[in-house]
Formats: sequence, structure tokens, C-alpha cells
Amino acid sequence: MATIADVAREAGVSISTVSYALSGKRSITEDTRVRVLAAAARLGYAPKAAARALAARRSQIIAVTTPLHPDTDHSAHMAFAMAVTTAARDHDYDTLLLVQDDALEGMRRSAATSLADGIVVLDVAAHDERADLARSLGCPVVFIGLPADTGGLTCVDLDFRAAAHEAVDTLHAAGHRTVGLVSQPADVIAREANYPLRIEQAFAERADELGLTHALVRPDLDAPHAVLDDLLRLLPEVTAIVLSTPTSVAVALTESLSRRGLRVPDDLSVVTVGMTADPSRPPLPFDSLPLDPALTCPVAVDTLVGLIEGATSPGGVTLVPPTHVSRGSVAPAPVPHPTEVV
Amino acid sequence: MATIADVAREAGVSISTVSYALSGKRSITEDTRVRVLAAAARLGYAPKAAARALAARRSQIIAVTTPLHPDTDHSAHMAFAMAVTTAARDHDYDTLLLVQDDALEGMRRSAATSLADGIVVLDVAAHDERADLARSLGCPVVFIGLPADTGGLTCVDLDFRAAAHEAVDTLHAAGHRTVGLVSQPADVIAREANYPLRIEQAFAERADELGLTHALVRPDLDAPHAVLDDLLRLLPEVTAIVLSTPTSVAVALTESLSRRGLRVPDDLSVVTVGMTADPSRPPLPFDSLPLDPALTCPVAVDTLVGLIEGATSPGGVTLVPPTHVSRGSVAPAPVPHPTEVV
DNA sequence: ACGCTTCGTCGAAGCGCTTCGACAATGGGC
DNA sequence: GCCCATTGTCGAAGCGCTTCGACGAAGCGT
Repeated sequence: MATIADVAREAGVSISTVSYALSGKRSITEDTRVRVLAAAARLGYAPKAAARALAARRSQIIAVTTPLHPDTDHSAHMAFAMAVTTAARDHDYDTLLLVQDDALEGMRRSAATSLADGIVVLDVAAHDERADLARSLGCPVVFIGLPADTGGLTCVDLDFRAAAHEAVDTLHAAGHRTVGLVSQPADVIAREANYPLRIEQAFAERADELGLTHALVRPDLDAPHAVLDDLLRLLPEVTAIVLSTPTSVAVALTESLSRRGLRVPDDLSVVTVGMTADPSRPPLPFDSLPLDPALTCPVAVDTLVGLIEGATSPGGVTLVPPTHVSRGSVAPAPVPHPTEVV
Repeated sequence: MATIADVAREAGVSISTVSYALSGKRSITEDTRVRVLAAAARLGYAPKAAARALAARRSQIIAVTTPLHPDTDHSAHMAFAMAVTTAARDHDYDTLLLVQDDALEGMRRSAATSLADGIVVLDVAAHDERADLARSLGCPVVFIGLPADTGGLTCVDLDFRAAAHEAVDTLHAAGHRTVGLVSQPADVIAREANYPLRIEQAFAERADELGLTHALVRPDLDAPHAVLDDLLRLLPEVTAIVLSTPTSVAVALTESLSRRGLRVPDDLSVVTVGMTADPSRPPLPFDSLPLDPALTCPVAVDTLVGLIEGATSPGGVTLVPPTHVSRGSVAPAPVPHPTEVV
């Protein structure tokens, strides 16, 4: 419980010298700097967060809001919250957790009381109340994900279009000519709108550009096993699948495949796009272009810190390029007819 | 950005009167109280957290540390963190998230800088470094879970013994005479030590008291499907199972059962003990005595707040009684021999 | 040797709130 | 009608830090 005054006395300098020696905001003779540091260490001095925040008008805290609808993955949320927290620590910020029921109230409160210097908004829905609030808050806010109207907002997200393009490219390069997309359930799309649609569009677009035969199916969460049948009905010749579904559907699909005796990648290649792995479970055995918190969160936090410290101006969407994780689920397309030349 | 001085001016009273009117810490005439409140509302006044914290020597923030080893369930962690946060809000506290890699450093830092008024420790291991730290921190700490040595610590946990007892009692009352326990994998027990062992002991103890035939198996995470075979080998007559495993094993067991044509509850009754449901997935279809964050976290937060505000003295273990959730997986034991009297 | 800048340090003024002691004004007991 | 306790309000002293302006001491050119 030593204060800066104790350190000053111990080091035989004034309070402001201690402050400058510790913050480096003014030049200090090496000698006195060392004396101050030694005194601080000897006394186990740590500046009180509240006093620092009051004087510096900055709390070094960022708030994180995650709504948690029943159908979103808790483990993914945790992964994002953790990634934000870790990234924040790299900038010497701590992270305040704002929960579901009072996300709005929490945002208002942390802004009004200067509890937090900025806010990170997770799990953004297409028409998210938090978007309107953010515009009127007068406190830096960064969204991880894109609401329908990004006007005036600062957003960071995975480049889902690029990811879908790359997935199709990868399959095309491996010789696949008929590819299916297993997308999100219709109701998720209705709510989340933005990114599943971006994937669907980008998938179709690139498949068309490359002259591929393609189709998409949206699973029904109550009958996830039907999705493979649906796809095969639509696309009997399919040799490759792009997967962008809830994990449960992906698991069901895996089961359906093995039940039908279809091997990955021998009979069917699979690439996953924009799915978030549960770090506490074994990953799906598919090549993927994941929505990895480690990719987007640091960018979001960097952006937010830039806003807080006045280095950046608000507004603008940053799309983070996807990275490809190989798990051996893409193989050359099986030869369609036995018309090979020997 | 109105300050208390603005409110005082607007209401025509002194600063301290505003403070007392808002905090209620001294009696104030109804009339002036109303005037102050109106003035505050008019100006959109919200007290600055840092100023309040500095003056009151209390930040109204509690820190939460969750380690997150690879094998613990992220969704469960999230559920706990959320439950703590919600409970904290009920006491007008906010929640700071401390992550894995610097749990210790984070605890030290938030205590030393008075960033947090208290700390909640989640996912406690048997020999948890955070336990020693907590003893030397001079800052209120509450553990959710029991380390091996609880001396000098304040801990809250589910009463796993009572839960195991109740599970056995329930099965016994339904006429079951041979019961198996599917417990945690050996390595989890080695690390987590405390609660799985408490369950195993209490299970055996109560089964013995009631004269039941019993046995326990510990699954192997790499071969979860073997667990049913193991149990049937040990206990061919088994008619009821108490389940206290990772979710993945429970799922595997369900599959093994249906593969063998065993129906729950017709052929086999099942009760779950001390398992935490993933709120974003459909619950296991078993009667359970869950480790529900909604049970332990509010108690832990109440305790912590008591410590912070000096109402309680530290030390002591609080065991929260389990609640029983029925899902129709317990039925009367099948009659062993067809020797019924008509 | 002179004034100039530059460098390192200090003092003091806040930051916006809580809280303690003081002090009128009121009310009750006698 | 007097005294004492209550009650409601105020003023001021912090809480522990940051930061601005000031200022003596060097160092420089000339």
C-alpha cells in the first residue's frame, strides 16, 4: 500500500519526478531513474488504478459485450472474450465483461461513468441494437463482425468472401468440378444475416467464374443428418463440399458420410469456411479457413486502442484475410469416368 | 460529462448534499432529494467510476480468473464467468476477466493496484498455485471449487458428496440393487483431484450403506466407447448408472447403449452427478444433479461481497446443496427373474 | 563573459468524488 | 421558556496520481 509519495521520500526526489521516472513522459537522469526504480521495488510500489485513472482520465479498461443467444456457441464466445483479453493486455488494458441481459445498459454505464475507455462488441447480429447505441455513445466502440448498416461504426471481421473464394479455388485447383456448400440454417441467416450470406454469395460467384457446377443447402438444426441427402439429391456428382455450419451439423454430416461409406478425402473433399473451433475439443478433421479469434481480436483491439489514444479516427471496416489450416481433407477429384488414356 | 458540482449548482445545494442524496448515506429531506435527483437526470449525470473509487477506496470491480487447460470445457467456463458477472451486477459490482497465462500476475496486479476489490477463482485444481497466492494477497478471494488444502481460504462448491448420495438414494428408491459409477478419466482425477474423488467415495459409501452391489469405471478419453463394456464386465447385473464424466464420454456412452439395444430408462436408469450443461447445446436426456453455475456462483459472489464489505470474515468452505433435475431417465428396476406372483 | 537554449527537477493545481466534523434549525421534555 | 438531542445541510480535507509551468544549472556559440 505504498503511495507515490512514499517512493518519492525513499528515493529522495519529488513526487512528480517519480511519476516521470516511471512513465517516461519526461527525460530523467539515468541515475535518478535507477534510484526511483529501486525505491519503488523496495517498497513494492504499485500505482493505484483509481488514482491513475482519475488523474489521467483513462481507466485502461475496455469492456466486452457478448449477448449469448441460445443458439450461439458458448465456447466460441469464451474463445473470443479470451482473445480480446489477451490482446488487450498487450496494450496494458484490462477487460470488463458485460453480459447479455444488460448489454445495452452495460455499455451505457461503462461509457457514462468512464469505467471503460472503449468497448468491443462481440457476436454482432445484422440488426443489432448495440450498433445504434454505439453511434450515440461518444466512446470508442469496435465491432467484431458486421451489422447490416456499418455507417459510422468501426468494424473488424474475417474476410469471409476471401475465405469462400479461397475454398473454392483450392477445390478447383485439386480438379473438382462439382462442389456443394453446406451453409447455415435459415433462421441463423435471418438473424445473423451478414456473414453467412457473404459466404454464400462469394461461393456461388467464384464457382461460376471457374465454371463449376455448384449448389447450396441450408441444414435444419432439428434434422441435421438430412443435409447430406439433400445435397446429393441436388448435386449427384458432387466431389467436394465447402462447409460453413454450426459444429453440430458438421458432426452430423461426418456421421452421414461414414454411414454412406463415403471417405474423406478419397470420395469427397471437404473444406471448412468461417467456422470457429472449440479449443477444448478435438478439431474437425477438415481443411479450414476458420473464423479464428486469434486473427480478428488482436486487430480489433489494436483498432480500439488507436481510437482511444486518438491515433485513429473512427469508422471503417477492416477485413482480416483468412489463413488456411491443412488437415488433409482435400484430395484430387476422383476421376469421373474410366476413360483414361494409358 | 456532468460532474457532481454541476448537479449541485443545478439543484441549488452543496456537493456533499448531492453525494448524500444519491448514496443515501445520510438522511436528506424528501424535497431536496427530489430536486437533486431531477437535476441529475436533467444533466444526465453519472458519477465517474475512477473518482468514486479513489475517494471511496473501492472500485466496485471483482476479478475473475479462469485458467482454461486444454481439457476443460470452454463453454462451462463461459457459463461460470457469466454467472459470476450476473451475480456481481446484483451487488453493483462489475467483473474483470483475467486470463490463463497471467492468472497469477493478473491476481497480483489487480490486488496491488486496487483495480479489483476481490477475486473469484474458477476451475480450481487440487494443487492450485492460485491458492498459495490467495493466502498472501491481502485481498478477498473466493474459490469456486476446493483445492486440496483449503486452510485459510474461502471456498464455495457444490456439495458433491450430497449429490452422489442423492443419486444413489434415488436409484435405490426405484428398486435398483446393482449400480455402476462412470467417473472421470484417471488423468483428470490426478489433476482435479478433489471433486471426482469426493463423488467416488460418497457413491461407494452410500451404496455400501444401502447394501447395493456397485463398481466404478474411469473412462479413457481416447476410447470412450469402451466404458460401457468395461462396466458390464465388472457388473453384468447392472440396472442403473451414475454418470459423472466429461460430456464427450456421456455422449459416447449414450451411443454405446443404443448400439447394444439398451433403452434408458427401460433397461437401464441413469443419473448424472456434478456435470455442467452446455447452455448452447441440447441437454443430455438424463436426470441430473448438475454442477450448475447458477447455484454456486451467486453464493460465491455473496460471500466475496461480504468479505469486501467487512461483513464476513475469511476462511471456511460453503457447500451448496444440489438440486435435482428430472428428465425421465430413472425408472423402477427391471424385475430380475420372472418369479412374479400374479 | 554574455545571453540562449536545453535538460532535469520541483511545486502545485487539479481530476471528481466521499466523508467527517461543524453548525443552524427544529422539536421535545420538563 | 430553557436545554438538549435530532435532523438536514454545508465546507473542506483528503483519496493518489498526472501534468503543466517554472526555474536553477549546465552547455553552447560568439
